[in-house]
Amino acid sequence: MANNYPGFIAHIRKYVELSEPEVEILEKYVRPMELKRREYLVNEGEICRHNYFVEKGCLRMFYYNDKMVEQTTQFALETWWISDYFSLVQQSLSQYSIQAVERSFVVAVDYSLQDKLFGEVPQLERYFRIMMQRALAASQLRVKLIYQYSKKEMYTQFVNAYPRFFQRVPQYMIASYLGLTPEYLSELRKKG
Amino acid sequence: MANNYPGFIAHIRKYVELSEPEVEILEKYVRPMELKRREYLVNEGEICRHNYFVEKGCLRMFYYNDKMVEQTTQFALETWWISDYFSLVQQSLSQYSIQAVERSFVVAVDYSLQDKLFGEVPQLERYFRIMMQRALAASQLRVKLIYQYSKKEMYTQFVNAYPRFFQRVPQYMIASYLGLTPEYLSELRKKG
DNA sequence: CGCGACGTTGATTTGCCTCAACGATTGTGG
DNA sequence: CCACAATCGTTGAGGCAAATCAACGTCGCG
Repeated sequence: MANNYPGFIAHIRKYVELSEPEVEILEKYVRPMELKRREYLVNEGEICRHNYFVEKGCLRMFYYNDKMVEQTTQFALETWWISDYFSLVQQSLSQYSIQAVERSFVVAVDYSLQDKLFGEVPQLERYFRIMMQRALAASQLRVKLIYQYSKKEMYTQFVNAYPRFFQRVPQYMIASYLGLTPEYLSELRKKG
Repeated sequence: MANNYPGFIAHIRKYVELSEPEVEILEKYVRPMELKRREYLVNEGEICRHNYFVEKGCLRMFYYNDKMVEQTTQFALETWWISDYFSLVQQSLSQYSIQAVERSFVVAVDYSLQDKLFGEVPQLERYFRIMMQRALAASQLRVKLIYQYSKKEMYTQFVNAYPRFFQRVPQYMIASYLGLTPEYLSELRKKG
């Protein structure tokens, strides 16, 4: 079982110390999952009950806009956590779906057990505080980039930051993540 | 001194338990500040060293774009924390300035002392985990709203959510926060 | 009083979307 | 193993939301 998530424990240990007994406790609270391409973890309209750590692969979060076109708001690659934190915290219906973009291995943490887990392994409170802070920093930066750059610049930024991402993900998902139409992205690719 | 931040301690106690001795320890680590209108807490190009809790008043975070026009990326009202978390975490130069929009009372927590503080009052790790999660949820929602709504809709959303905010803040700050020009905001106000 | 900061108005321009049609590729059932 | 349908990306014409630019009105403040 432990070899289902070699990176998970290692990642936590980069931020806090975990003894072997604590690792064993932790392993009782989490569930490793293997996901096929396009498999769903959360469906829009459900309450989001887990926080997901991407061990390998790629997840995305998206919703359907008023024209029923998928809008991808986030991707999560290796070592990132993803969830609808609004739904998770408020226990309200999620406005998003979460889906595996490619074959992925993830670790799911049940939010309703999280406090109990923190009671048994208090360092995890710290680990998650750091993870939330990291995600918040990324989200703040994201907002800035959206405001600061034109759609064309958003595209070139993205290509420079993640040059090989176009091989992993359909173009229309990237387009909606960048806030532009597939047609316009296509036009930009031809030029740039 | 303690009456400089009546809301601060009360806010923490909504999320975690604090004994009186713990409150006294906490008070040694934080600094209450009274800010005049337009007073700066952080200047672009400095390292951001504090996390700020808004006791009363209103702060904003902004940067200058390529045309040297101020772009407000965040406001913080009562009971919200504000900081450039990217700069804070990485100890890199901040791309933002943080400024009081109106006369404000804030509580500043020095980030370099935060770990020591958490060592003495461990519940605060939990409190900040919850605050970061709350801020992340808000930031995720913000990204969604930006994608989902037209500029006109962004405006009406904002007016409905914060009807009295126009009295507190110059219009051009709201315009840049909503991602539109002062001219266009003016046009929208006339109509709607 | 006079200057600077802020908001407004209107004319013009443009970045990007919409819509529709057409290739290319992939997967699937007969 | 081929036929056929989805799915996905591309192209081009036309249109619109919102930006840009410039000029002017107004208020508060030194």
